Amino acid sequence: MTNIVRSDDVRTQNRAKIMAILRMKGSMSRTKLAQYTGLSAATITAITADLLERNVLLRKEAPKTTNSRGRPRVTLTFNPEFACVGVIVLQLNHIMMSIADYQGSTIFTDEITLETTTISSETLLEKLAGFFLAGMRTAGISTDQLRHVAVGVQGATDIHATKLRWSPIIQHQELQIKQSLEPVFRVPVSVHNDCNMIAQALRWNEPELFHSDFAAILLSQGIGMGLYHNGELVQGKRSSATEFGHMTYIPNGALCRCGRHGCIEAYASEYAIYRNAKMLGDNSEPCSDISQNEMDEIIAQAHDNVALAKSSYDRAGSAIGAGLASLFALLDPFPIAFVGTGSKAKDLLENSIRAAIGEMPMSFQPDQISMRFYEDKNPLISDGCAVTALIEVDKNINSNNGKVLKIAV
Amino acid sequence: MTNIVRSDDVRTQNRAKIMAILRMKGSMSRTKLAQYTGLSAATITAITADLLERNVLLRKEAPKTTNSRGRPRVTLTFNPEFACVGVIVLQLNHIMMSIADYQGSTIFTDEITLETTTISSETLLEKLAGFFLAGMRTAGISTDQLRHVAVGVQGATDIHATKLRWSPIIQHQELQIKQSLEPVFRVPVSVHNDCNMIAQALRWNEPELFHSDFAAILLSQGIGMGLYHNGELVQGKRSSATEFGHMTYIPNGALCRCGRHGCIEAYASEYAIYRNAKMLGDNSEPCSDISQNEMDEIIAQAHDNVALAKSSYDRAGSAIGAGLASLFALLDPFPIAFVGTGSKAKDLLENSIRAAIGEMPMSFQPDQISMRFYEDKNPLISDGCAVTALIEVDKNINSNNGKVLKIAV
DNA sequence: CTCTTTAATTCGAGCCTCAAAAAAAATAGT
DNA sequence: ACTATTTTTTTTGAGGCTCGAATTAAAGAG
Repeated sequence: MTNIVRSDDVRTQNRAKIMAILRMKGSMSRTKLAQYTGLSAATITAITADLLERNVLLRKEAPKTTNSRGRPRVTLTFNPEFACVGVIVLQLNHIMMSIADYQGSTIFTDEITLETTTISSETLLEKLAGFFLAGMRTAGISTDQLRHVAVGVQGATDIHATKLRWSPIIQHQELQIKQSLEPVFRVPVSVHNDCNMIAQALRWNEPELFHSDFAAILLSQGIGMGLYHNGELVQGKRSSATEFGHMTYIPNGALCRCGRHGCIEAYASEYAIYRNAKMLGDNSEPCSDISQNEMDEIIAQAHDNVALAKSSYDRAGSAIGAGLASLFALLDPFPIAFVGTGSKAKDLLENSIRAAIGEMPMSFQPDQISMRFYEDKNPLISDGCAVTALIEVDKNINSNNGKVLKIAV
Repeated sequence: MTNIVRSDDVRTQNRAKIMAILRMKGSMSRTKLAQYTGLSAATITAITADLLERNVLLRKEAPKTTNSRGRPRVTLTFNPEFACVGVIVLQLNHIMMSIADYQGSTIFTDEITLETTTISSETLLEKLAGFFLAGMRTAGISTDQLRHVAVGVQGATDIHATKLRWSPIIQHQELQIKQSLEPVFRVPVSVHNDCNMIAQALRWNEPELFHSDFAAILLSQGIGMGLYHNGELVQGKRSSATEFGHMTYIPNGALCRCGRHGCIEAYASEYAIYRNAKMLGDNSEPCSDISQNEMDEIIAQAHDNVALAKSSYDRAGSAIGAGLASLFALLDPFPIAFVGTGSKAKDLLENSIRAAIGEMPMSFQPDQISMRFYEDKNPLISDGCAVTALIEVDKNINSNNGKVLKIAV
């Protein structure tokens, strides 16, 4: 149940609404804001006047293009200099960082390689912090400007976005990212699953297609999913990630990286496709380091109609399709984005995915389901983190009446 | 995004909160209401005074048990005579109806058998209406008293609770229940999936266990599910039902009633258990009319360690468990209620269900998952419908400022 | 230079909640 | 019997918010 109680809660709600619309659309005049929010012009004036005075918003110089009569509308935007946010993306042996201004433009970006699997938790966190702060220095951004850092990771995070509960990229479990980094950065830090960040980015970039109900499926070493239902991210009660890859495909089937048998991942991930194409057997130990070249070769073979390579992708598609069919039985069909190197095999996968989904009850056409493929996951993860961080800052501005939230050391 | 805009929306919200708490707890004093809602005593007085004047609430004569000092608290309840609601439950060859007062007490109930599969849509709806109105007459309740009728049905309803989209109990598709019955009853009519109503009832009866995240699984001719996640009913975008029974268990496996192969239902429903125990083959046509005696006999055989009967239930349990494992991969584990005649075989099913769930990734104990069994589904469906109808009336009172909503003829 | 049009602001009315004070209704003590 | 105490509920005035109507601002059209 919503918790609107007092009249200043009303103001908070309405301000949040205005800020959310401005985030989505980038910029808008007061009159348009009134239309979009359903609020009266008087209220819009009151709220935006406040935000302008606090330097959160900025009057954008009129584009002067429209030669219509009447007083020209003043467009409002977020003040890019009001704040900036940080992004850290932690992947297997690879770290990316970036900094975005309050309008969402990326102003700096950098990356390094780092042996994540062998390093200790402490060293990893130290390196992470050091790398990010070095980036801040290089970009010439004072830490006072920084308002939030969002960390995107491969693996399961907790529901409170504080830590990495389990991940294939690190040895130990429970990496307390928020706890360790907040004292260093002195701003709030949040930790998110990479697939959820991809979904967030898609929601932002292509709202016409991916908005209220859709899924992003990451096809790489493992199979991940970011799922929106009714406009909200679907999460577990404790863990953040919807572990689509670990839904059961074949009971007691192929060996999965998680130790169980028959997960979708054990048929559709890179290691699954690889071991099938190389005839290593369904119960052979999952390889963790298959080079892109090797995968590209299998794809090439499949295109050349080499039966084994082709059937490996067919199997992968069937596994994904069966999982989707199960999901669609629960939630009705929705559009899907396939992301990551796995979607290089787009043409090899799509038909078998559709065929597997096609075996659905009731009347519904599998080819109506929209599927898009995005080979490059990294920009999406970064964008998703940036948006997430910005939204956190927006929330903060709204609830704390603009006071800058800093973490005490 | 929530849509609180004006200050009278605040009143509406807070009034709804008070009414919801009163619905849950039955009765409560103003002071306690202030504690529960977080509102000030002054506000509680203002809102309840209004509801008392409108006869929605009633001052309950003090129980006088507490011999503490101070002004005695006045307990408030819903006025049972303020309104009443109707319930119609439509099942295979069987219709139930009941009437409840505004406090939720059942004041009349009746049932008849009716050949639902052979009858035409028009006749079915006519009979339904006639049967309900006859009940109203017998109970001596004027139609002016009636404020809502909730219809519970086996099958998929649409998201707007207006019609039965598809059901095994009727021949034709798209039974326009709301449209047909509203002009007759002259009050709002809503249509709900039976499993969702079971979940609603459980949520109401045992909130400690079944509240924010849980599922009710109906084990009978088919396998249905009512699922709550984050305190909200999980529904598709178009259809209402989470078709757990039609998630895939074995790709290309046993023939399901829906025409596909390998659904959970094709292993766990009565017809699936029956055909396996009778060695009819996994692809034999699903029987729609297996008597309870026949099922009881198979259960008895399983208890006597007859291998075929026992393995039929093992298989059913494994299918259900595998489905749950997939669900738990998406949403984290939650408590489950198994409802319907299928749960007579509780002891035969529970172990294999737990074993199948047990094959889960990451660390988590399958025996921590709470499972309850309820043989009798009908009281739950009825209760769920009644609660749903009452909540609808509450909403109406709240939003229309107490004006009685009647359907124009 | 005035008229028209569109955008934005100002102002008073009307709600709503809240804290504090007051009233109400009981028991406890003398 | 009467006063003090305790607890619940109501009353009252202050302050916040949104809204519609009226007003002001800032352009183009003629």
